[in-house]
Amino acid sequence: MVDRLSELFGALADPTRRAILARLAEGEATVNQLAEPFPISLQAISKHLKVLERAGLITRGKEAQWRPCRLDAGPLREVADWIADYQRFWEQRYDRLGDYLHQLQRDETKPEE
Amino acid sequence: MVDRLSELFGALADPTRRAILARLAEGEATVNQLAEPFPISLQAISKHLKVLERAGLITRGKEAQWRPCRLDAGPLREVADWIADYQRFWEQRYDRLGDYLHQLQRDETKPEE
DNA sequence: GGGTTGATTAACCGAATGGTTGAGAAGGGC
DNA sequence: GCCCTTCTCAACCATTCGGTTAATCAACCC
Repeated sequence: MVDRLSELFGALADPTRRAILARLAEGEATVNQLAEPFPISLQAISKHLKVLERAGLITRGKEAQWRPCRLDAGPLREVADWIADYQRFWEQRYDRLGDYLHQLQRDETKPEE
Repeated sequence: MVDRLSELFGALADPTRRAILARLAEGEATVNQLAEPFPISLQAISKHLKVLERAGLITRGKEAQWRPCRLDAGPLREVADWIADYQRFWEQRYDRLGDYLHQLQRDETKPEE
C-alpha cells in the first residue's frame, strides 16, 4: 500500500472501519465508546483506529486517560475526485451529474454503514 | 471481504487495478494490451482482472482467443453514494456541493491513475 | 495435425491483514 | 502509595494478497 489513494481505499475497505467513521460522524468518541458495538477486542479496534489515523480520516486527542477520536472527512474528497472522473460512465448524460448529486443532497441521509 | 462495499473499496485499493480501470475508460482492451504497461507477469494481471470482475467493475467477452475487457462503472455509483453522505463534512456549506461537482464536471478531466 | 498466440489455472512464496491474549504505560480517585 | 480505568504495545496465529513459475486450455494459422 504505497500510494495515498490506495491507503485511503484500503482504509475504507473494511466494514468495521466504515462503521467507526459513521459513528464519528455523529460526534467525538473515545476508544471504548467506539468499541462498544463490536464483538471484537478493544485492541482490534485500536488497530483499526491506527489505520484510519494513518489514512488521515480521523484525528486523536488526549484528555486525561481518554483518547477522543474525531472524524476528518477531508481525505474523502480525494476519493470523490477520483470517482468523479468516472461519473460520465454511469450517467447517461454528463450534465445530469449535478442533478443527481443535488438530489442526494436533498435526501440529507445520515452517514451509516 | 464479505460485503459489497468492502469488495468494491478493496478492488480499488490497488494502483495497478485503478490503472487498468483508467485504461479501460479509453475503450475495450485485451488482457495482453492491459498487461503491456506493467512490469509484472500476465498471470498477475489476470488475477487483478478477476478481482475487478468479482467487484463488477469490468465485464469480459470472448472473441476467438482474445478475452476483451470492458469497463463497467456502475458499481462506482455505490461508492459515490457512500461518500456523498460525508460531503457535508468537508464542504463548508452543504449547498455548495453541487457547485463543486459541477466544476469538476466542467474540467472534464480524463480518468487516469 | 503441429505450432503459435492468448489467457487461465495451479502451486508456491513472502508480506500484510485482522484477529487474539498478555503485559504495561498513563492518568485519575482515594 | 495503591488501585482502577483507559488505552497501547508486543507477540503470536490464520488467512488473504500480490507476486512468481510451470503447466494447460482454446483458438487460430499453415
